[in-house]
Amino acid sequence: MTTMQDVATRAGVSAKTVSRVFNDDPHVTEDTRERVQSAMRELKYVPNMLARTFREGKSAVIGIAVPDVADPFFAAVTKEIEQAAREQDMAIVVTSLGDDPSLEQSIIETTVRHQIGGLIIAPISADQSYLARWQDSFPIVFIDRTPLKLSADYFVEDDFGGAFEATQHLIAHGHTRIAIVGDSTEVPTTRLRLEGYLAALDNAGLRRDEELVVLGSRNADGAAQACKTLLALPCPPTAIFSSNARFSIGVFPALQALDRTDIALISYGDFTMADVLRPSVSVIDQNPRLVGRVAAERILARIATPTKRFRRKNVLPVRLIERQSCQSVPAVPEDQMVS
Amino acid sequence: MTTMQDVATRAGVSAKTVSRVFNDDPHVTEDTRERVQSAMRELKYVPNMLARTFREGKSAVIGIAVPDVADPFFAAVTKEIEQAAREQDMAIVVTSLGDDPSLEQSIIETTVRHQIGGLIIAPISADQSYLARWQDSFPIVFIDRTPLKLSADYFVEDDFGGAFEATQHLIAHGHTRIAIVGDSTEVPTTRLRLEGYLAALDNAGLRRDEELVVLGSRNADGAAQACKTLLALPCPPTAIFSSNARFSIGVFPALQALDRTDIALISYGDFTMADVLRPSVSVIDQNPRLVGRVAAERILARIATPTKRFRRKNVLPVRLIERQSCQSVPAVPEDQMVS
DNA sequence: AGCCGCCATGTCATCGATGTCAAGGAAAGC
DNA sequence: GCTTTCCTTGACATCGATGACATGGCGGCT
Repeated sequence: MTTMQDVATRAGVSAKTVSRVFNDDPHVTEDTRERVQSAMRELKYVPNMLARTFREGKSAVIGIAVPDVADPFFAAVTKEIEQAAREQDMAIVVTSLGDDPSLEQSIIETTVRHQIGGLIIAPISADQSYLARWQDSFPIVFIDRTPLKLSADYFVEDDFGGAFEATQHLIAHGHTRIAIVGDSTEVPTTRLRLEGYLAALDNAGLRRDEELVVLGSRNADGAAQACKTLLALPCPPTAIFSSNARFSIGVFPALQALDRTDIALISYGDFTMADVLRPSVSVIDQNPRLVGRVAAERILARIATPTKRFRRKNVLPVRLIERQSCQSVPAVPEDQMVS
Repeated sequence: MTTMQDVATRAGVSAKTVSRVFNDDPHVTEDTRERVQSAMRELKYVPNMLARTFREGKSAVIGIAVPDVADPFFAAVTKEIEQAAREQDMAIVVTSLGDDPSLEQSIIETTVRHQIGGLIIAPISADQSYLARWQDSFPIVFIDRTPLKLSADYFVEDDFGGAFEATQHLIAHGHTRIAIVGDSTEVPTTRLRLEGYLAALDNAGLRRDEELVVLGSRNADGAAQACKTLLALPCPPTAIFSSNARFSIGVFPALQALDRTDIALISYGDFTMADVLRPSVSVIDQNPRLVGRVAAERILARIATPTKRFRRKNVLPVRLIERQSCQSVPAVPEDQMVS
């Protein structure tokens, strides 16, 4: 490994002058510049980026922390961020937070150690106050979920609106017993979707039924289990609103295994193959690529102009994609028999 | 940003002692250890990896370059690598190479410039000789595809064997006109799968038909198009072997759209929902998590012990998962009418 | 008691690039 | 000719963690 000092000795100048030549500092005579350049060529000088970034105190890397990089939604977001970052010569380091909220902080700290230049996060815990002390070291942008106990930029989908629309759509098809399956309400995203769901019920004058609200699942398997429990109720739902795509991937197979695809289904979040399943699954489309792009743009803007002010709260629109899974009408109005 | 010096001052010791405590050096009394630890906690000390790696001269970052991070197979591989890397306090930077082979080199060079400690790559081009000059700076491990014009560690699936088995399986179900859909044969992975397919045909005494070999698609849409072309042939196939999961995601919907799910289908590579589609799709399972784990283990081992020798070539077994899509038998033995 | 040696802890230098400041020299202006 | 100013170049410190080596104290051994 040849260093600037080696080149300097060879060219008969100081290391600082080599540095100047390397960084195109105009205050170098043409003569020395050439001497240094040929010395660099002869010694095949390659700068040590480790030393450079160490001195800068910050690396040209953006951290991305999401619940699961293998989740199609977050994978698509990541891809988009990566493309935007590459245009600015920035790399991205990705981390999966998993599904245990208590580990979030230590995982993030492991990432932060690398002196990242910015952080894009979709948190899983109910408290991100631990991030506060880094907010003046590097910008932080939240995606998919709002920051809790912290003030920071965030880009979320219209959770309430999307859930409202989905539920309303099911109601319009004659469903009155509509269940919701989701993860913890500690996550604001889920809470908003629950609220949208409840608001749509209220709006239509339907009774809320706690039995039909099954939250707290951690993954697709949990959601599948929740689904089975729902259908085993004395008075089961005729429609299910799955509050995120990760869970829909468990719910659909569960319905199919029980041979109950007559149950209507809407998923908050599109997923691969949703359109070719039978019945194809209606979804609220979140547009992960848009999320990725705007988040990347924001973090790059924050890095470039740290003092500039931006709108913190950003809500992205969602869109109902109607497919077959919500077209079924309740076979028997069981709820009326009971109520 | 609190440094070791800050912690040292707080605990009334020298920075070196803090370093010792942090690195579990036994030569510290229990008393000072506790004082230092509580100082670290109070000041929320997070080590600066940049400083550490700069001193070590080795970066704590592993680069991962795959055709597409959003592809479920590579996303799963990435997730697994990330977990293994995190245990060693290493971060991963991921890059999508896209589908244009001519861009591969420049994308990799951009990544490499950030001084990485190792590289895991699933290349898209037909020549990785450009990587040779970095081979003594950091270890390189290939996954999914063998290195071309370069000698390096690689972990690939049994492409030939898997394709052979898939094709043979279709033959066993009575199919004689079997098509293959895939990407460029410049990629050795695809070529091997093609060879496995051809070998199975030969083995069964079936005629090779160039019309039924449709390679060169770049993505799912291209594969869907290829599929339509195949079915429009005067003498169309009764079965299709899709040589990778990325393409199967295009092929299945295409068959469904044409209402030709009677065409048998086997996919090299499992994909989300393949088991709940109707008909569910038979696949050759590649086990991305295994690929990720062994690749991560190898690169970490290479980083830890650069001089140790390892087996370069590693072939991972694949497994046929039989589902519904290959159970259909050819309705009419059209090929016999023609041949 | 005196000496040896171990153990806890500290001091200093180091990794490579670069910001700061100063020195020296040449050109320009009076 | 002398001063002013700019321009080129270099010496030194710095970023944070840590290896090499030094120091000082305490216990054990003869």
